[in-house]
Amino acid sequence: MVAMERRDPEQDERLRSEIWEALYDFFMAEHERNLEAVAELGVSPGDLKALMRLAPGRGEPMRALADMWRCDASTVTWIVDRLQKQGYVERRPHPTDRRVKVVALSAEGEELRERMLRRLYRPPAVLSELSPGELAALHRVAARLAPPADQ
Amino acid sequence: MVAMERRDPEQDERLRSEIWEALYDFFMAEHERNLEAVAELGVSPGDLKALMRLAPGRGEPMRALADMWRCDASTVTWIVDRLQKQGYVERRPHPTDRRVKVVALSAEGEELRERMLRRLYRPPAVLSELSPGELAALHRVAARLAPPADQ
DNA sequence: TCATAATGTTGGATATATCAAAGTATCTGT
DNA sequence: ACAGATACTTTGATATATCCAACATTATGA
Repeated sequence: MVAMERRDPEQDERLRSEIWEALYDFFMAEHERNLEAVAELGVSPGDLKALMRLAPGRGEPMRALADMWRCDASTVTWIVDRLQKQGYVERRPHPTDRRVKVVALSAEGEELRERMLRRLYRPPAVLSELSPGELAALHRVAARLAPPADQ
Repeated sequence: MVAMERRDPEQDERLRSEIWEALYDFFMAEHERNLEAVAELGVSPGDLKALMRLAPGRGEPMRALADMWRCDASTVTWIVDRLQKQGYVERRPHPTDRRVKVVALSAEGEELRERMLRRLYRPPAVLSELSPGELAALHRVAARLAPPADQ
């Protein structure tokens, strides 16, 4: 409809807004459905967030979790307590500093995390309806949006 | 790299998953930043959800809100009480049914809602870095993902 | 009209989430 | 060695969010 070489900044801005609104609405709706689905597995939004942010096979000191989650140390105690009672994480001693407790996913925790990820990352049906060209374009965009893999 | 006419279903599936994971991560990160931003304005996630779901200029009976939000009637009472104390919504009588209370955004509520929307829908910086071609492709995809406007 | 249903509120219970203050154990630098 | 910092926990307070049961008010249908 519009000449491709046109670069009106104001119009570009409107286009970006229109795109972002549509995508945002779509993602929020998907996310809400996902939260309901994981809730049915007895996983609270807080549990989910914590589970997602614990790298499998690698433990983190409580202190590091408080920094990562930007909350109080005692909040971490509370959250980890709950996850531990459910058997999803373990507190392990730090090899050199006996003050530190290293929190790591248990086998059950890793399994649950996997299941959650499969649910969250399940591509919505509409994605299957896109043409190969659209899919390729979206792929390039997604690659651009993805945060630069930290080192 | 790969011939365009190739349609390996398994490979398509992997491509869709890859795209969705990247997009999902990106949106969740954005959303979290947004929640922090609105929290600084004294708006809880629940307030935000309620505010976003109240169409400006149109009131809804409490009962309708309970159905829309899929929660107990007394939960709606609680949420609306809080929003009303903050001055963002009003309870109005129903024109014909005196049992019903119609909840509508106040002027302040509409204003707050507008501010929230501007924040949520603010396109992220990366979007400005996309090429016109990428932006156009994303636009088509966004139009496809957008839920069919009801009726 | 009169039993029944629906709307919304109140009160009580519980879960989730957060912080601040105070305490215990351990570490570190001088 | 010891004073001060750091890591974590406990306790107590508060906010958010939800449900259920009981209730008052109002509508509806037989």
